[in-house]
Amino acid sequence: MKPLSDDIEAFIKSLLGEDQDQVDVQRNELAGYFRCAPSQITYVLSTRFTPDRGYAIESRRGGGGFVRIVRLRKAQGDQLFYLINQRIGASVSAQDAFSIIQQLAEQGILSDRESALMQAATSARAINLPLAVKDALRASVLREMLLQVVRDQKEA
Amino acid sequence: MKPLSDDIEAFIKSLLGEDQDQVDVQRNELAGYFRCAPSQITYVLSTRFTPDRGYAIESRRGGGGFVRIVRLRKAQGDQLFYLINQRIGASVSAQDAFSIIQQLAEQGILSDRESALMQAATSARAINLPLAVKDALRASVLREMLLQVVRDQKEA
DNA sequence: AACTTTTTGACTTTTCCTGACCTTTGTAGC
DNA sequence: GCTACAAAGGTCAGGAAAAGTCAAAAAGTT
Repeated sequence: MKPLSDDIEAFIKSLLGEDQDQVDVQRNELAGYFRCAPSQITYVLSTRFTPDRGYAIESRRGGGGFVRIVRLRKAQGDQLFYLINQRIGASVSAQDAFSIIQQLAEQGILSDRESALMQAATSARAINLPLAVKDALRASVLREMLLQVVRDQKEA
Repeated sequence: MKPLSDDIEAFIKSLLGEDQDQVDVQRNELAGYFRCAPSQITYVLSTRFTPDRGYAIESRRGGGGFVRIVRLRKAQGDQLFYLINQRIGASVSAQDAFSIIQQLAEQGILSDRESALMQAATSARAINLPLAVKDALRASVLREMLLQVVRDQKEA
């Protein structure tokens, strides 16, 4: 017996057709449709729609809330994908972040202003935390920004 | 289902055209138009037309009363200075960061891409830390990025 | 048996919306 | 000038509508 999560995954993917790179769903509605706990939808999203599988998730709570699943176009973001999923692992030093950003700027993927902003956000000054966690947090911040770059490229 | 508040927000913004930096509305009339409780208008004003987002509200009660929505256009240097030194203190919530960044984008100080990057860097997803420290770290990250914007403006 | 993946449910947080009650202002009648 | 009433807007607590978190139980796999 195949797990329900596979069905849910397939269903969501079917909502993302050819042209559609983005879809909004309601967690409770989806859970109702599949007769499962709402948190299982969260589980599916967090295990199957991850950046390394080429997806990003955004959401809003409260009345009129939603979960948005965005398919990232791999073709345009090949290098970015590598950076997001391999190069930036669980942890990145300030120096590594610096060179990653610089490289993207040199390639024209980031403007000068954009790269300067990202340097600022990932600098040692900005992320002043205990050694044990700061490189992990930098990884998280940098990854989210790079995911944003990928999303933006998809639009253009 | 999109929340009504979004419609009301959009409607009010449409009243503020290009040249128009100020508009008066009547709370009850607006509530009648949108078929909602008058207090919802207050809700929209107090969540979407805040100083953080670059707006100010004045009002008068009684006969002939009104609510005036004013779009603030502060001198750019002063504005950033205020944000860095006063507004962003030791701690900033994700929502407040969002508002502040959005305001700067609306004023043309940040491009859409730049503001999206900053949103990503200060989002709850990027800064996933214990409650006790996450708003403090967000303040630090946001401040460093704004300082970078100032540096950039000095150059130009 | 040990391990991994799935599934659930209780609890939390965020956002939206309303209704009951309060305060301020204008005005009509004395 | 008062007083009373009407016509605004303000406040606040609370309910409803969403999504998030986390640990533990259940189900598969090796």
